[in-house]
Order: sequence, then structure tokens, then C-alpha cells
Amino acid sequence: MELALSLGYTSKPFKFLDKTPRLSSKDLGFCMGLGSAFPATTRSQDKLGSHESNYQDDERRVSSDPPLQLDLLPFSPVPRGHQAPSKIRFPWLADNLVSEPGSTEAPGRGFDVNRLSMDDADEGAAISSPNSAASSFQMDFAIRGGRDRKRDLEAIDAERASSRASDDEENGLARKKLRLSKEQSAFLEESFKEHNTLNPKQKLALAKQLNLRPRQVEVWFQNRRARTKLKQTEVDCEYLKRCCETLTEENRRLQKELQDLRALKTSQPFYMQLPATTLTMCPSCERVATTTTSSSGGTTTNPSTTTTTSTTNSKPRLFPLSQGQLHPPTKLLHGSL
DNA sequence: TTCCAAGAACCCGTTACGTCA
DNA sequence: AATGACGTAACGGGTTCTTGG
Repeated sequence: MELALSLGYTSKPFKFLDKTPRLSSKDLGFCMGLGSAFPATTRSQDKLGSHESNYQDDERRVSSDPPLQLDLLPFSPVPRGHQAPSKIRFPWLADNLVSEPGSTEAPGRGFDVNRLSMDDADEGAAISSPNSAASSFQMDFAIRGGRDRKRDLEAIDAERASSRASDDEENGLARKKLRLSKEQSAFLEESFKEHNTLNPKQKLALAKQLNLRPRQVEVWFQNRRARTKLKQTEVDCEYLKRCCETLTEENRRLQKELQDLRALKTSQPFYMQLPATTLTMCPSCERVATTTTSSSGGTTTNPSTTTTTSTTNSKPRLFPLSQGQLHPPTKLLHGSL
């Protein structure tokens, strides 16, 4: 009997969930796993550029009909009725990175809120982290030569220098909270939906496009990840609470069933001497019939004892309860709780 | 090859500020 | 106008991982 519960992001998927659709007779009882469909990424994975593939792998895993699955994709598509910000162009896309000659305005510019004089600091800084040279994005700089990499490293240094300069600039000032405009927030939100982490180049491009400091973009993504995690935890808690209620109810039902069986055994002392009784199921209607095997070898199905245990919410119990055997796992479909 | 220090990126908890009822 | 609740930008400290010596 395997029980796996996870709150939040599971870095390691439950192995047994991979094979639960083929529950054998040994997999008795409840096989309950709650794995988030959120990509189980790690920083090292991100840095190795395998973020995307891991995400897809995990999606395949959790979509293979696990016994108990809550599909909690944090990046669900925009719900109907909600309009996604239109024509949002991500700055790290190749077509956005190529600035038009003579153009003094980057795409997406024009936000007049929290406008900071960071243009000088960020100018020309198209960089890629040495740790994230293989970006999680399939973009133009995924494959680079040494010269590009060198240029990237130089740009990193420039960016760090400018970052320090801007920090020094503000050291004398008290922390002033600047609220992002709706456009900025929407843009960041869309970016976050694409990828919840940024490499330095993406961060810089976003910052430049939104007229924010790279540090602001970085902080926004950190806070956004924290909010997502918090929300996810709340959802998981709620789900587990319902699971607990369901299991409690199931347990109560089973206890009663056991009590009834014991009472039956007491009231019918010769119960155990009766011929073996098995339960069979009609495959079409899933009704359970009691079949008695006579000593002469013939079998009879007693219609009077044909019972169905189906309820409005649960499937019928299809297996006779032998010693040590529990009910087959209750399959809780997605969203059924 | 192993060890270690430095740096980067991230997470987490907290603080401070803006907004709204 | 004052106030408390709430959301969130920003910060500081700690952890993990990578990299170069």
C-alpha cells in the first residue's frame, strides 16, 4: 500500500504513479498520490536548459491517468471571457531583439509610469548568463559561438556595473515603492506565463522594454513565484481536505460493512459451510451478481441475491472481500472532488 | 582529482508603501 | 479625514549551485 501526498511542488514524482493504471492484485488499498502538474524544475535544470523538456515530461506523466490526480497547472490558459493582453511581444524573441535601425523607440515603450532613467544603464546590454547559456527558450541565442559568448560575458559585466551604479544612486534615498502600471503588470504576467524564471538576457530585455530596472523585473518574478506557490499550497490544502473527508466517509462505510458482515456471520453459524460464493459482474450494466458453486460442479446464479452496490456517486464493489484484501483503489477523477 | 572561496541565482520571511472600503 | 485590511514592491539573510584557482 503506497500513499504519497505532496503539498506544493514535487521535485520528485511518485514512481508508483507511473504504473497505477495497471494496478495488480498486490496494489491493494488506496493508491493515492497528489502530484502537481507544475514542472518539477530545479535551478540546475533551468541552467542546463532543460526546463522546457522537463515540463513536458512532467505533463506527460501526470496526464497518464494517475489514480488520484489534481491537475493544478498554474499557467492555465486565459479563461473564456478574459481577454489576454493583446499583441504582447516578448522582448527575448528574435524579432524583438532586432531593433530597427534608426528607431529610437523599442517595442512596448511608452509606459509613463515609474519611468526611470535606466536607459543609459541598460543600453546595449544583451547578455546571457554563463550559467544559462543554453536558455530554456528556444531562441536565437540557444546556439552560440565563442565570440557571441564573449560578447555576452562583457555585456554581463556592463550590466552588473550599471546595476551597481544605479544601486549606489539610490542608496541615499529611502525605499520608495513604485507601483507598476497595468500594462507593465500585464506584460510581466504574460512573460511569467511563458516562463516563470528569467535568464539575465531575458530579464534585461524585459526591463528595457518596460522601462524598469532589471532588479525590478527580478523582484517581480520572485514575488510572482511566491504568490503562485502560496496559491498552489492553498489549492492543495483544500484538495487534501476534501480527500480526507472522502476517505473518512469511505472508512466509515467500510466499517459499517464489516460490522454487517460480522453480524451476518454471527446470525448464520453455518455461513462458512456454504458453498463458495463469488461475485460476478455484468460488464454492460456493472451489476454484481452472487454466484454459488455447488458441490456437483454446476453453478447457479441466484437472482434473488443479485445485488448492486452502486450508489449515485460510487462505483459498485466488484470484488469479493477475501482475507487481507481491500477494496480496489478508488479512482478519483480529475476535478471529481 | 579534490578542495575551497567567490559569485550568482533563488527562496523565504519581513518590511514598507499604495489603495480601497 | 482617519483607519485598518489587503496586495505587492522591495529588502536582507540564508541556501544551493557553478566556476575558477
